Amino acid sequence: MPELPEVEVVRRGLADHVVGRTVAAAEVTGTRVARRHVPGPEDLVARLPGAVVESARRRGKYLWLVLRHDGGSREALVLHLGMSGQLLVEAADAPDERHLHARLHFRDGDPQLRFVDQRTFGGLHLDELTDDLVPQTIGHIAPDPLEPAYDRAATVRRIKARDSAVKRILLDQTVVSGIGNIYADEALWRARIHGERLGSALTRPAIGRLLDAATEVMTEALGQGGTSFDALYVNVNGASGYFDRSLAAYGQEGKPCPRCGTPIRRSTFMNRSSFFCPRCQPVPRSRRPSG
DNA sequence: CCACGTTCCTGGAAGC
DNA sequence: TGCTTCCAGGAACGTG
Repeated sequence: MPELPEVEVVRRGLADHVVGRTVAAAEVTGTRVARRHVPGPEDLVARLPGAVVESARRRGKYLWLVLRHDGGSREALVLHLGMSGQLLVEAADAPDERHLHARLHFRDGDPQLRFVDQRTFGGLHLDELTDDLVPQTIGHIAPDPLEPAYDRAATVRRIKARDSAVKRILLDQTVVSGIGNIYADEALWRARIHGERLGSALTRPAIGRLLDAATEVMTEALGQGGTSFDALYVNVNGASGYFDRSLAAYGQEGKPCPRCGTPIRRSTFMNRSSFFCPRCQPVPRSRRPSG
């Protein structure tokens, strides 16, 4: 599932293959992929031709292309991969994918850019840019740990202030962005913290170590090209990541904890799977069944 | 503002 | 074999 490292790999692919090119035409099939584009898919398609792609940017799991129009105005084409979205850079004569939802043609010809998404949680929309070149509609998304705007101390304070399970807070993109279920579990394992402990019950240094663990695991994954499980995530050139070989906890139910050998356990939390080492990451007393 | 459950979606896997 | 059910989860949204 695309989390920060996977989305960054895609961003780099866009920077290499799309930035500097001029859109010739756009296609959007179906309405769902552009559901966040309020004026509708026809408007989206009509506004793209002639736009020059100036840069490919990212905050957390959100991607956007900065577009410059004739006359110098700028706007953002915001892209979100959801669970299963892929951006593919391909020749025009490559056969259409089964779940192809949108396509950009460029004035210089091949390759074209395709948005393919099986589970349709992803989408794209046009948006105004604020002064710092961040789209307006993602103003509520917090900086991610790999960007200069990330404020570690402020993030520690926000987590400490919340009476909520710390895994839920890690997954809250308005607190810190880019972390999904996989890297949340990996960060919690590295920091030896159970995800159901309350943010307010952790010490500030422990919260800091947890954030640093998240930063570290995502940086390592990025170095290896991202994580992939079922081939739904493919980078902009179609090559899968392989960080899944390095996961210590996520998806490792029954396998020995790499640190202490205790079998990794799986539990359901927030209607999601959580994987943890019961010895390194003891379940908080308040969450244990009484008696 | 905060906490947190529900909802959207598809198709492979698991269960019967 | 074939049908049904489960499961994966990002993030907007509604409720209290």
